[in-house]
Amino acid sequence: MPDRQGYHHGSLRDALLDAGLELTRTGGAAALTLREATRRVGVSPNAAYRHFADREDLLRAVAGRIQHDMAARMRGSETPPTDGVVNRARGRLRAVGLGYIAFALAEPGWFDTAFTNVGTLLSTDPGAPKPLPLQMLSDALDGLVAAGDLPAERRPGAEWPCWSAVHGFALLALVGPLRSTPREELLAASERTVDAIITGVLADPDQH
Amino acid sequence: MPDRQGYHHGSLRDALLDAGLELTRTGGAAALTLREATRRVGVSPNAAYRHFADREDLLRAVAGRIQHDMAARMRGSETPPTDGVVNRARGRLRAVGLGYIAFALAEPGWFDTAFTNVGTLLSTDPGAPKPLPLQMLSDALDGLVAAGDLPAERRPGAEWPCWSAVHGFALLALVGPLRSTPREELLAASERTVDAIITGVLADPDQH
DNA sequence: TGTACATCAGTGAACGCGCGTTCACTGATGTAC
DNA sequence: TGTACATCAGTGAACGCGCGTTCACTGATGTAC
Repeated sequence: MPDRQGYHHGSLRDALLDAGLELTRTGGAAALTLREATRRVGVSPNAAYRHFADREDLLRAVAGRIQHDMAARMRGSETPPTDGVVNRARGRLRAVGLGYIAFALAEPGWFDTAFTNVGTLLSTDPGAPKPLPLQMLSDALDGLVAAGDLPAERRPGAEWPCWSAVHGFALLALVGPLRSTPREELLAASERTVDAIITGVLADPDQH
Repeated sequence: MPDRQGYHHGSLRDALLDAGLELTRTGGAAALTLREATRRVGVSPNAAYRHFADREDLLRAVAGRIQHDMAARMRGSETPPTDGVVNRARGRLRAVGLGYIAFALAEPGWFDTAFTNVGTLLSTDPGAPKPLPLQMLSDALDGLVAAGDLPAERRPGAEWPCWSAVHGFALLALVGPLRSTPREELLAASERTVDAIITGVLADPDQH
């Protein structure tokens, strides 16, 4: 903060990103304004235009950092390995789902920023890299195939039921009807949701 | 529109609701402004305050109408009855899920208005009536218990995995990574999601 | 049946809000010679 | 090692935006007698 030597800031881009993280942490994406971010850094509002094309551009950069941090947290909270390849693969998928929800509950503002309007932040071109947490989901599903627990022909598109369930749960819990449910109950409901979708995705659809 | 006889409008409240439905249909909740709604009706901006406490109040009323219409549509698109109580009950639950998603895809603006920030529209007191589509979900789950397909002790809280999955899917499809997926593919993914969550909710968690 | 009057449903003008963004600029930095 | 100059990273002032909401008001309506 005091390391502003002279006229030039030196690392304004990073400083604005940090301010953006602060702002979104409390108030979600809507709280990120160029004026407030530059105010915090101690710089005039239009200085931001040296480093970002416009507000949207800064928002995208902040969202990227959040997704990165989120993935790191999810990796950090993986469950201890269980016995057997299949159980390990399932446990990994479960940990990804629960980690996603846990992050949303712990950091609602960041979750909103990184995932609530993820569409507008996503590149339109199909070859673009996925958000990291989604990449972890894909990897976990690949692990199930490798473990022989999910037939390869049912692998494509398996992301969507999984992501739908955890993403939907996060929203119900944050801004939906579960928003004032006690934490303990919420955790039980999140486990049930994650377990149900995993069971359902693994189940053979042709038998009933 | 021409039935404005003299000074008093006669049915301004209804007219504002209709204008609100028009506006939100195209632009979602954000498109509902008091100024634009009154403009459409041909009345001064503050006339709205005779009938609604503030913008939020009008928004809530519009959301209620949307939920009502949505429930009607969902009822209208129920699948033809199948053989056997169990299959009928499952088919009903499936239809509720697919109906929810179908409405979201067909009317994104209305879906946004009625369900994206449903928390802020929901009454805080726990005895308040649920949104109609959620009520239909609850009824369908009760039907599974009645049919003997879901043990009564697993009935409480079964709404949340189900709603999470369909709500999450709707958002991924509207504003998420699936937003430019071809309709046909989207329908397949939605069926897989709904079937997976139903299978998972019905499955006995104690066996694996 | 007519009239006085309270109530109701609108009008018109104004307020403050804080934002994103653009313009023309100036002080600092670094590089070529 | 010094200097000229291009480039870069900021400044300061201003713009338009459209909104929600409030104020004091007036014209229309309906009811009591």
